[in-house]
Amino acid sequence: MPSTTPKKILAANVRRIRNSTGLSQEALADRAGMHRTYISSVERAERNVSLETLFAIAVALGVDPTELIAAPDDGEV
Amino acid sequence: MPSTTPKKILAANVRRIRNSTGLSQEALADRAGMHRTYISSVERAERNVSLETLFAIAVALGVDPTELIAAPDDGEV
DNA sequence: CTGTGACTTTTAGTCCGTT
DNA sequence: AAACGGACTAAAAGTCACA
Repeated sequence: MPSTTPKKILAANVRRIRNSTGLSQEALADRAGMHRTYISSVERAERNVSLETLFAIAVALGVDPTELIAAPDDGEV
Repeated sequence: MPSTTPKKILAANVRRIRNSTGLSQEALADRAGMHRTYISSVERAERNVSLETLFAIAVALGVDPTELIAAPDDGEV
């Protein structure tokens, strides 16, 4: 059982989804109306983002906000 | 049609779930390690809570964090 | 028990860089 | 393209008195 913190869950989800879309951190930041360094920081699990920011990132990634905080599905057959 | 903001979604979900558990704002605040007035403020959609706070409230309510930001299900059967 | 405005402290989020 | 640091500003956390 991993010491899975909210920040780590978000970080992993953002990075995974962003990579799957082929966007760079810069491009994502731009879409979400944020700074490049901030997205970088979020993906390193250093940031405790606000609700509005969470939704903004979700929109920029084209996913539902709930996907960003969904716990990693360990046993997905 | 709804000008459904993240704050409103959270507010509605917290209040609905809290009421369904029979907890008072005070009791919930206590469980979540927060102040009574803070929960009140969240339920009035005045607060743009952080990720950690979101998770803390979810734990206190005994639900998954994703439930707190799930959009209201309009056409539920 | 809950709403509300005012308030101080802490942190989210920006922007300048270098590696 | 991305990690990382410092300094800064905007906003969230957290509390209180009173309705």
